Amino acid sequence: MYTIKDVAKKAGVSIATVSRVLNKKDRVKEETRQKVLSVINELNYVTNFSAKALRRNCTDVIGVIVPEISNSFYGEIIKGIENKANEYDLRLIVCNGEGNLDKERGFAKFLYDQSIAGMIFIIPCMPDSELVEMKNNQKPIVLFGRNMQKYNIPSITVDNKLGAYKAVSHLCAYGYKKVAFISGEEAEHLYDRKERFEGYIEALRDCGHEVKPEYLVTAPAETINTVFAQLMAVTNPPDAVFCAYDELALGVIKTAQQMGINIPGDIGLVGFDDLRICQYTSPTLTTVKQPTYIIGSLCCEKLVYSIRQPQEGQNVNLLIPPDLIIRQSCGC
Amino acid sequence: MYTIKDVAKKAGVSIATVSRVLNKKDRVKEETRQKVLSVINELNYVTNFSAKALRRNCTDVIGVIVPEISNSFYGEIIKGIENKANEYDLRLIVCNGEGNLDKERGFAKFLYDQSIAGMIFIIPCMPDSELVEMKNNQKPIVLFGRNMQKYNIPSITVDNKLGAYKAVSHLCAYGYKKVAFISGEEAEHLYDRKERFEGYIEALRDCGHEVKPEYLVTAPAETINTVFAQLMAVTNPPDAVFCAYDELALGVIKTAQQMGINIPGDIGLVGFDDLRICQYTSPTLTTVKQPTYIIGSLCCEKLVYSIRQPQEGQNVNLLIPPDLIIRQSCGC
DNA sequence: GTGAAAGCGCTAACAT
DNA sequence: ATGTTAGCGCTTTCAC
Repeated sequence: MYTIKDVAKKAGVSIATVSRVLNKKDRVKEETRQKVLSVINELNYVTNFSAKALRRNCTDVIGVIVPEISNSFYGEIIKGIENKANEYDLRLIVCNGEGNLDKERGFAKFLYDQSIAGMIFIIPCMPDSELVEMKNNQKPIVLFGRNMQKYNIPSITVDNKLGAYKAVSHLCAYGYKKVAFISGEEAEHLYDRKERFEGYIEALRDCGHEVKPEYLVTAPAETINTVFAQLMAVTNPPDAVFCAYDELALGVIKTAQQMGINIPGDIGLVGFDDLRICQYTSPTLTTVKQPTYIIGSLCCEKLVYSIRQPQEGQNVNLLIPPDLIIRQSCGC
Repeated sequence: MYTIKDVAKKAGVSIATVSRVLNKKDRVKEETRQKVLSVINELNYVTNFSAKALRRNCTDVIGVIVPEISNSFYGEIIKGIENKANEYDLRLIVCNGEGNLDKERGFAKFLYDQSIAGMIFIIPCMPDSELVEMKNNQKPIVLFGRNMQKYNIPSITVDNKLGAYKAVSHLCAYGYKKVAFISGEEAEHLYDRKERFEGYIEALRDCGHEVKPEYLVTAPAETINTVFAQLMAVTNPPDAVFCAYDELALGVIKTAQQMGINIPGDIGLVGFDDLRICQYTSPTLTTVKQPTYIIGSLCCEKLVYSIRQPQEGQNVNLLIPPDLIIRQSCGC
């Protein structure tokens, strides 16, 4: 393993010069530059990142905290981040926050202590205040799934309200009149859930349907079978269901099958997220797509921008309009 | 951000002593130790990993190269690795090799250059020789999906032959007599494919059925619809299909549905891997399960062992016997 | 049991 | 345009 010292000696220059050609900042005579470059190549020199990091007090590593790494939805986001990061010669550390505040805090602290270049939070559960604190720690951060424009934290969000609106108005346009809404468990940090609910409400209103409280269900994914059964047992049951997450819609498909309820014959169904699995269920699931890979890519792009140009003033939140992917489950 | 210098001064000892209590190797008088510890706690001191790495020429980071990070199969393995790594205070860098030799090489070189503590290769595509070279580079490595016991490289493999044998003999025991085998594209490094094929052959033989060449299909997942149609068009078509990967079985389910072929009524189907999606397809997919999380966990455990005890002589390859998960698609 | 000091490889301020 | 040098925070000999 050679060092700049070796390169310097062999090229007949000082280590400062080698450092200069390596970092491309100060100008070096073209001739010396070529000489140094050829020696670097010959020796197969690679810079020692630890030394560089120690000296600069900053690494070339960025971190990302996701809610669940084994979920392909986040896997695709990570992939988008990683490919973009590699383009910029940055390395990525992936942390599995598991939607757990303490874990998330632990990872964030760890990354921060390790002089990370910046970090990306995918649907963080930290309260706003802590995120602001992170930002004030001088390390750039980027959020996905939380708009903190007023604190000048760059972020990307999907227009959940619009997505839900598209989904529900599509159902209504096709003739469904009694659309239920099933959402996962409530949690302070799940803004997508709230926004999707708003879109649902607005679409119903705009279509001239009333919002019936008995059609509104909030329950964790594990209890979906009992919850769905209850929903279908109310007097005058719904003729369609909009699920705030595909995950829930999967549960509905399973339960409906067990109960002998036909989708879309007896009941229409639309989800949100477009998990890969939606193409393989029976019926295939109509859903609102979040462009995961692109989201990851954009998050990274924004972060790199913040790292390289640490001033404020960029277009802070990027709102992505989602598309409705029409498949079989809505019958339209 | 405090350094050991600050701690030393405040505790009234030398930096060497602080380093000693931090590293727990040399013995320190209990009293001084307590004093130092309390100052560390008070100042909220965290060690600078870059400096440590520079000095020791080795980081506390391990790397893993997977074929596809957005695939939940690998996501679960990564999760297993990460959780175990965190237990040992190691951090994890995930690289998306994409089954591409050049990418894999690039990542391996990068990680190696970065004085990584060790690395894990999940179904690597590198040839044996390069893997041996990696090992000889003094950094411990662990493989999943490749047995290189003879080169003393620790590894974990799933008993693919046994898994395939279980799957096929299950089909035969239920009365299927004409079992086809669909595998993905051939590739030198896909040992699982070959072993699963062997298990298929052996099971057929043991059940007294002959192996018919027209029942053997090798094709990439994208072409599964044409390929499956051809398979069903041979004179005396198969009554069951064993797919070397769930991915292929998913394609079969889709195609069969389009063709109006009923599974398992017209044809039995078994896959291999137990992707999460298998529970949601219709019919649900009978398959051979690979315990992904545990595999990841064990890979990491083995790596840590190699890092801490760099001698040879451990039980080098761990062979995991897989279980057959019986669902609807085989009709048994 | 503890301290002093060298030095890991690099960057950047300063000097020439 | 290039060289000299200090020092980032840590581990690890070598003294005592």
